[in-house]
This record gives sequence, C-alpha cells and structure tokens, in this order.
Amino acid sequence: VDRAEKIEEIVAVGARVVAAGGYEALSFSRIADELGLARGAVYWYFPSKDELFAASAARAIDAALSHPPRLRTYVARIVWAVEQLSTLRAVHTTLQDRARHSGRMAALLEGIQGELRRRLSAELQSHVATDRLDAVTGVVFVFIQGLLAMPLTRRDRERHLRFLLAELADS
Amino acid sequence: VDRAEKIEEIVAVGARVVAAGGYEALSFSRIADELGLARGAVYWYFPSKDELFAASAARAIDAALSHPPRLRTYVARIVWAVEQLSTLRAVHTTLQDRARHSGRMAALLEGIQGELRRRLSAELQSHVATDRLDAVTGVVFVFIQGLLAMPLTRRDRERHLRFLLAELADS
DNA sequence: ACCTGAACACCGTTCAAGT
DNA sequence: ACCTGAACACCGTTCAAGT
Repeated sequence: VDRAEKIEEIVAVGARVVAAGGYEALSFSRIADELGLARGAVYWYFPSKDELFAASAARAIDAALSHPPRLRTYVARIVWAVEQLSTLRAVHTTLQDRARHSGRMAALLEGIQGELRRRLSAELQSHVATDRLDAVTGVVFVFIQGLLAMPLTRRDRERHLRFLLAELADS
Repeated sequence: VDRAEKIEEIVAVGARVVAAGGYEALSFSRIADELGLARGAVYWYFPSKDELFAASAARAIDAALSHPPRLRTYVARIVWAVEQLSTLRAVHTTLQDRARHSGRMAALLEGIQGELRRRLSAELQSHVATDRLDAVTGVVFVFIQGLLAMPLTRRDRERHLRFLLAELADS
C-alpha cells in the first residue's frame, strides 16, 4: 500500500465528512470505520485531529471552487464563488474558531484567505481605480467573511453582495 | 441560598472564563471547582453546556458594551462598539459555529444580532438617505460580522470600517 | 513501516443516594 | 430543593505488541 495513496483515501473521506457535518462530525473512529482500520492506525498518517481537519477542510474548499462555470460579469463570478464557499459555512466558522489554538489551522486559513484575496483583487482590478483597489479589496474581502459566517439565505447573500459592489466599483 | 443568586454567581464565573478562553475553556468541572461544588451540582442550574455557554456569552457581551464613553461622531461610536466586541472574538466565532446545532444558541445569537443591528441602524439614520438605510445597514452589519470573525489588528479594523462608512454614508 | 487493541485522560451527562 | 459522588459514553491520544 502506497503511503500517498492511503493519505489520499483518508483525506477524501475526511473532506466528505467535514463538508456534511463540520468539525464535530469528524473523528478518528469515523474515518477508521469507513476505511476498515483500527482507530489508532489513522494516527500513523495524521498526528492530531487538527491536522486531519485542516487537510480535509482544504480539500473540501478546493473541491468547492474547482470547475467554475464561464460567467460574463465579474459580479457573477464573485457571487458564484461565495455561493460555493457558503455551502462550507460549518468548515469556515470552525476554521476561524480553531485557528486561535492551532498554528497549523491558522496557517491553512491564512493560505486559503490569501489565495481568495488575490483572486478577488484580480476580479476587481478592471472596475476600481488603482489607488482605491487595495482598500476596496480589503473591505469586500472582510464583508465576504461576514457573509460566510452568517446564516443567510442565498437570496440575501446575493442582494447584499451586489449592493456593496455597485457602491464601491464601476459596473 | 437563593436560586437567582446562585445562577448569578455561576454566570459571573462563566462570563469571565468564556471571555478569557472561549467555549473550550468552559467546563462544568471548572465552574464547579471555582464555586466549591461537585460537577453534577451545576446541572441543577444549567441543563447543558450550551445553555451554560449561552448565558455566559450573553453576559460577557453585555458587559463589553455597557458604559459606552460619550463620543462626538457616529463613526467613533461604531468603532468603539466594534473594538469592544472584538475582545470577544472567541465567543463570537463559537456562537456562530454552535448555532448550527443548538436552538438555544441560535436564538441567543439572533437576539444579540437583532439588538446590534437596531443600534447600528439608529446610528446610521442621520447619515444615510432613508431609501438606502436598510441596504446600507445590512451591508455594514455583515461587514462588522466579518471584522469580528477575522484576526485583524485594531488598526486594520478601524481603517476598513472608516473607509466603508465614508463610502456608504455622509460625513 | 504499518496496524491492532488496549489503556489513559478528560468531559458531558445521568442518576441513585443523601440532606 | 439542592448537592454529592459514582457511573457511563464518547473521543483524542499513547503505546506495547504484533506483522
């Protein structure tokens, strides 16, 4: 059995579990059961629950943002990404909650957020004056974190987001 | 021993523990030890950890927002409130995380957020056109939730907040 | 190197027994 | 009505023992 392959299997299960039930649905027992292993065996690949969760969460987020459809407007593209991420609200809130305790979690969160922020900035670039780009990106980014933290309807998320973008950027 | 008084003692300890270390620092053992009780005794007053946490969190948030200083501008008043709440970031993220599982937690969160939203709307009223007030309040509120979810410096929080308010409201 | 199964620690929750 | 102390269940983590 190849080690990388086994890790892959674990992360695949972990990503599914975490997307469905968040941090507390994830347990070494659960993973071990689904893979037909003893609980202790999973520790051979992941030394702690935080490491296991971080890898699973990263995979789940990656999967949610892969295969973006071709959309004509930058607003539609941002709305799409936010909707995708909002299906992982449980993962997001836990990531933010646990980042205070776990350096690994904090690092993962920073990586994810850095990437999202870069993408957002690239989308906004053509619609915001250069000297305002950083400030607008920063504010919209924080706003999106808020959207992802709150239990809103799809409709409300989109309404708020469109309003803010209309106020801060050109059509 | 008066029941209300005992609950008061428990909540006072709980609020302190929760403000310092969040949800996971809070335990029935911890409370019981600090009050010289057996672990099981605390269940006589709070039937679950979520109820205990909800009451403690509500108290901590209340305490953070009491005694506001007199500030001249509405921006300064909002900045102050956000700074106060940001000291309870751990409480906030946990509240949002656990609201998915616990009806009690969801209700508390809704109550707190409703109150904050009303206050925010009242502050914005004189600086935003009436037909825009709801939309602006909504967006700023979500934005503030984002500020409270992220590990930012005091300086960044204030900078982002002032920029957004300058864009959406009159001086 | 990888896995098992038992063990330990901690904690939320319950409960029989006391006052 | 309030409290104690033991018990149970679950889970993260460790580890001696196996292959």
